[in-house]
Amino acid sequence: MDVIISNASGQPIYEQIFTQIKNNIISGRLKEGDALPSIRVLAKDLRISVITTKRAYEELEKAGYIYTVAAKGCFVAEKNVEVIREERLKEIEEHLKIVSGLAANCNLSDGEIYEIYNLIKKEG
Amino acid sequence: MDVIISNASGQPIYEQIFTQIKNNIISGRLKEGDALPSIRVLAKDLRISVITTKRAYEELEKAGYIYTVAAKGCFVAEKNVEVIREERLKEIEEHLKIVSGLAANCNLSDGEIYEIYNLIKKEG
DNA sequence: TTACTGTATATACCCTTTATGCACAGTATA
DNA sequence: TATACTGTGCATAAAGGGTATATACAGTAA
Repeated sequence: MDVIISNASGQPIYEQIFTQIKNNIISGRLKEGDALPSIRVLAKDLRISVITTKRAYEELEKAGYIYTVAAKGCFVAEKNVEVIREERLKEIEEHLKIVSGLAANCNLSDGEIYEIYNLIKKEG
Repeated sequence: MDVIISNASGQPIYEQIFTQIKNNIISGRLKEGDALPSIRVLAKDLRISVITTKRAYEELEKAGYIYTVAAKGCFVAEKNVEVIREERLKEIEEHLKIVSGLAANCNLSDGEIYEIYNLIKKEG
């Protein structure tokens, strides 16, 4: 479990930690129940404050990726693929809701929306 | 052309002015070539700084709703329905781009996206 | 007791957003 | 030309949010 901090990236440190650990969990390199490095050890390794690593762990806990036991440590939570998939589905729904509203405002038919979507898929 | 400022709204003053004038233009209450109140007069009416009204007008100009002639005044620009429609199309594209990315990440087929979209339209 | 866990508080810095005053320059009209 | 109106540019200030910090505290385990 290596975390690498880049000062040049412009991304906040706590966010870099968050993303990298999250990816380790999603990819399966970190499995349910695995202990994360303690916030102190990680902070020392990265030469940053304990509070910054704590913040990253807090965000991970909020997002449901890990759970924390005071005075014991932080561990990878049960977070199966389905849950992640559901989250992304929700995101998709949010965006499609907005699209639906805009389309109504523009008098765009469903067919036209599908067309635009297909164009985008081909481009990107 | 009344503009009403609410301090309680939490919305910035310049944005309130921007939105209200924009709506007047879109709805047709203000027509192409119509003169807007001068930034000074408006500022005096609303008891705010000239700079704040100027900012609102700047945003309106950026968005293409008005044009400015130094030392003469600000006027409603030619802004037909097509242009507004194009702007909304761009917004739609942005959202669909994100959806496309998320869908790929989820192994969702186009058909499934269409289904979700239809569901949303029926609900909302 | 020692050495490790996470926690809470108070603080500091920086950047962005919002809002401002004032001096300046162009235009129109009497 | 004098007057009164337009918009402009500059320098600045107050407020809020985001990021990061040190330090003292409290629980667990061997």
